[in-house]
Amino acid sequence: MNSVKILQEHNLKVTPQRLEILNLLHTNGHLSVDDMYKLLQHKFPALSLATIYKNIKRMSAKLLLSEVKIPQSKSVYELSKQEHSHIVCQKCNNIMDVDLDISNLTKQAISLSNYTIEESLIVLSGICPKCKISS
Amino acid sequence: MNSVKILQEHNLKVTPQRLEILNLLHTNGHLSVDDMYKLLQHKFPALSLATIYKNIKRMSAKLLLSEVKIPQSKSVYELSKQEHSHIVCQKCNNIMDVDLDISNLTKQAISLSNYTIEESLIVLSGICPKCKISS
DNA sequence: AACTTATGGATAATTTTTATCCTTATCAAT
DNA sequence: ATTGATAAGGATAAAAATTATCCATAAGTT
Repeated sequence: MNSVKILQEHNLKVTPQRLEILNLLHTNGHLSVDDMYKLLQHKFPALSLATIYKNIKRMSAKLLLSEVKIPQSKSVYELSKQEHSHIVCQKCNNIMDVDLDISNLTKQAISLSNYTIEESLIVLSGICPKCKISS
Repeated sequence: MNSVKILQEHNLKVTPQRLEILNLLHTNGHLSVDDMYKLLQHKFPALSLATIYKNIKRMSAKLLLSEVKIPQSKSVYELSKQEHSHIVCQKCNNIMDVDLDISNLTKQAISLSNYTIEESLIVLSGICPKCKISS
């Protein structure tokens, strides 16, 4: 993943902190504010929490990151990509991306509500395969 | 709606504040913490914000209320009922309940992820009929 | 009516998020 | 490479959101 290019394309200055946030998200998928703060402190011992917040805001505004609200839990952030859904494990809290065909769902919604539908937040919760075994 | 009975059935003491919270949710559908606070102050000028929080927590723990996390916005609370989905208007922020058949969606999710699926948070966003006209 | 317990209000304390200030890193233009 | 404009990072304060504590009292039971 070329984080430098991504930042430049969104008219954001390329800083070590930003690069590391992007890399962490790339390898970890979904991170909360606290997750990021803890993971970044290794590389940046003087890191300020405000830097995390500022960058999340800035990068979200540029549509580079997206917030995913998780039921009964803190929000996580991910690199923006094509619209997709999420599945959360209720035991280990692992979050997985999944491409669901929601065309039928939006069709239902439109006919029932007469709204136009532009976006969707779909977070399913359950038990992941690993946790199913170890229980 | 018999709010007294609902509280009793959940082993919660029947207080005027709780009754009013339930009644407000019954008539308004979805309310944020701030909404509740403002609306309740009419009837209870001395109302403490802590009372709102305590009751939301307590009633949620008893599964009487449910939190609905809304993208780019504050959470709202509703009276618990059968699982259902929500549609939010991006202009007027109106929130509407809608019963979508998600059996196909969960089927897809299960086969793609091997998770078991227990719950779903589905919030669609778009423009409501009224706002479509007035624009 | 008396007793037990949980609730509401007031308030402090925590936690989360945003704003401010200042130095310095980034980047475009020499 | 050097300079200069601008925005970013760190430190910190401030604001906002949420939770905890204390005490008087309302609610429900006997």
